[in-house]
Amino acid sequence: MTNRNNEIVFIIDDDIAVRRSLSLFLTASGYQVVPLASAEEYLEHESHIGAGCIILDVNLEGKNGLELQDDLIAMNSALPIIFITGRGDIHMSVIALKKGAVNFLEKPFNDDELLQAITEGLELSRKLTIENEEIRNSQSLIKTLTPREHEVLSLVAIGLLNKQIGGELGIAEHTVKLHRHSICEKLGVKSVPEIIRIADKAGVLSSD
Amino acid sequence: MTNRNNEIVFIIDDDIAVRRSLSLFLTASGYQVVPLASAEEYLEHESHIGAGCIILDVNLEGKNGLELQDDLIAMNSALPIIFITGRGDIHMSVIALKKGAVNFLEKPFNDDELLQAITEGLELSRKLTIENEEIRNSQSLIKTLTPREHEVLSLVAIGLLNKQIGGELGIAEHTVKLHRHSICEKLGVKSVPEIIRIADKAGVLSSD
DNA sequence: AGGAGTATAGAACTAAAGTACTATTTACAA
DNA sequence: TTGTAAATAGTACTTTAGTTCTATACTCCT
Repeated sequence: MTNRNNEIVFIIDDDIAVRRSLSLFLTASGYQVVPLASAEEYLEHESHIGAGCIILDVNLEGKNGLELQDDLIAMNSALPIIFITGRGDIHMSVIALKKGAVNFLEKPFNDDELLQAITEGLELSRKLTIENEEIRNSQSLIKTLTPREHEVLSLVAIGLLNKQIGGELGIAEHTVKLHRHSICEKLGVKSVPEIIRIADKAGVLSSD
Repeated sequence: MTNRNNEIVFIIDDDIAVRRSLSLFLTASGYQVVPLASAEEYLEHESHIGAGCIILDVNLEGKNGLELQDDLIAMNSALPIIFITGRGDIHMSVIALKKGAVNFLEKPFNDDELLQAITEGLELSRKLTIENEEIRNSQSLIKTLTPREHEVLSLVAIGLLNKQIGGELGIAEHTVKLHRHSICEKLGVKSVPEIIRIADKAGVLSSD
């Protein structure tokens, strides 16, 4: 129910009869639907901003559904996939699910099963969208820091005192304070806990 | 390869022939194996400390594999499940995978498939074991705090100054300092970032 | 009744963090 | 060449955090 306006349910199936019936049914159920005939068509489609999900036929001509799934994963897509298939097997469903698909439905499937899967997919999508945005926001803030500020931030984040940071970097404690001041200004925060959370969200301490 | 010593592969199947052949094969492959004939036997088994995984037949007499999976989830088990089955279907595999199963193999399955699944299951188990332990450690530290200290911690964690915390709780700034001192002692830390990480790991700010 | 633990607080102090001002050096771009 | 951004640093100051000492009040348990 949260902001259904921007949410789109893509239907990717090369069978026009399936596209038509699903579009009708889902539109009637209150969803905004975009029917497409192939993986290629989806990839050419302007990328969707916001939450949504994809109802994806496994056995597509051209690039098949599982291949499209790989592409979407590589693109860090936030659109969960609900697979539908006429001739699938357990092995296929396991692969799809392990890669994060929300469901794997055999045709003909029950209306309720589909609606349930869509609900789940959209909920997941909202969560992913929000999380991704938070991470991106933190990362873009961190990117505004100079290399030196970034170094200072890393040492602040592990709990060193200004004096220790200065020793570590071979600069005066006073200079560390100046860097910290810039960091707080650029990140738009005033307290250490806020710094820590932005740094952790952006992955400042993890390898990077 | 990391600490294979404590790692156990449980085999739960009511067919003694399957238990025997899998035990032989996996023992020969270097794994420590515990074969069991039913879900009930597993639940009676003393709970395993450390990493491991479970090879679980879906169609068990008594409590079946999927039901055992539900039990293990409810118990917050760190042992990933590899399902094996003679007569399974896609719907079943989807349910199992959505609940976190590592794989869903149809008999007869390939040796390599099984070994691959076990490797994956054990890796996941190691990760879960470590994560769970870290969370439990943080939570047990937090539990040693008095209610008042817990309140102060919450406000420290969101970045309030001692003066503001005092105002919020209706106590003197000095008293806040005393509580902070106790908090740092009990948590065994000396810096705010360390406090934050323990609090966040234990979920101090999230609903709790 | 006495002791332990918790919560409170004042006074006085040290240490750390943050701010304000000035100032130099380097590097890179207009 | 001039200007800007980055990095550096000193001095001086305020604010915040942390420590030490003493002290009161309440609760719970022995």
